[in-house]
Amino acid sequence: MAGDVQFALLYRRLLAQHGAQHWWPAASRFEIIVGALLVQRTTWHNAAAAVEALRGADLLDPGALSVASEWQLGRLIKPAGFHSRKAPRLRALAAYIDGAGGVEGLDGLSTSELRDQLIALDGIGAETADAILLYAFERAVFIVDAYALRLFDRLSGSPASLKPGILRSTVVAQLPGSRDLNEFHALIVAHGKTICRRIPRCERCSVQGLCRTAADIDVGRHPYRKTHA
DNA sequence: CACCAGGGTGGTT
DNA sequence: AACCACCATGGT
Repeated sequence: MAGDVQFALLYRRLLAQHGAQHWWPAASRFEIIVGALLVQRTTWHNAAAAVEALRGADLLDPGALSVASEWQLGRLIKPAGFHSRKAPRLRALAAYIDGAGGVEGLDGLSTSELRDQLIALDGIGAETADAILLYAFERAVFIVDAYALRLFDRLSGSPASLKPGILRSTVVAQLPGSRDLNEFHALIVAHGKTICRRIPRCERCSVQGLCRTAADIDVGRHPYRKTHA
């Protein structure tokens, strides 16, 4: 079972260790959605630059964005990378929202309905859909990303139980509020940046008071020690 | 030059 | 439902 990790406790430790992250930095719900697509496989720094470029062109609006040329979009969002793919996907996403009468037009949908509709769009998978649900619609969902899987894997004694489907339900059951889930995911990302992806166990992979610490770390066995000297 | 970033898709088990 | 290989770019 995934009960190996107590998510509510982990959440409190991460909060104490890193402080509130105040996600999602954006001026509107639509901007959050746009950012969620643009940040795929990129740093927030680069995605934010693309969002600002769109703002400068007055395109942070479903209607305007849905009729912008693919060429213009590609040029504007270039800093976010993968622009040849993201441009048409971004426009289709804007068209979907515009067709619903704006972001508010989707508020009436149930979380699972909205999730299905988002995932049906090209370029939006489970992660981006959940990010949109959580940060633009304040729905109580847990985002299973690489950071979460890696962190949980290192905290849990039985990695085999850490499956996406199980986690999505288990974490929400232990931490039901969208407010906390918002902060939890942001903290996991923040913590993820401080740990290392290749060394199975290093001191920074730990969470204060909740995990294996320096005592059972055998850095010498690991072939890579790039991130930590 | 290598590696990474707030993944997605399509095809398999 | 989970896993896999492959894909696509800018930054450091």
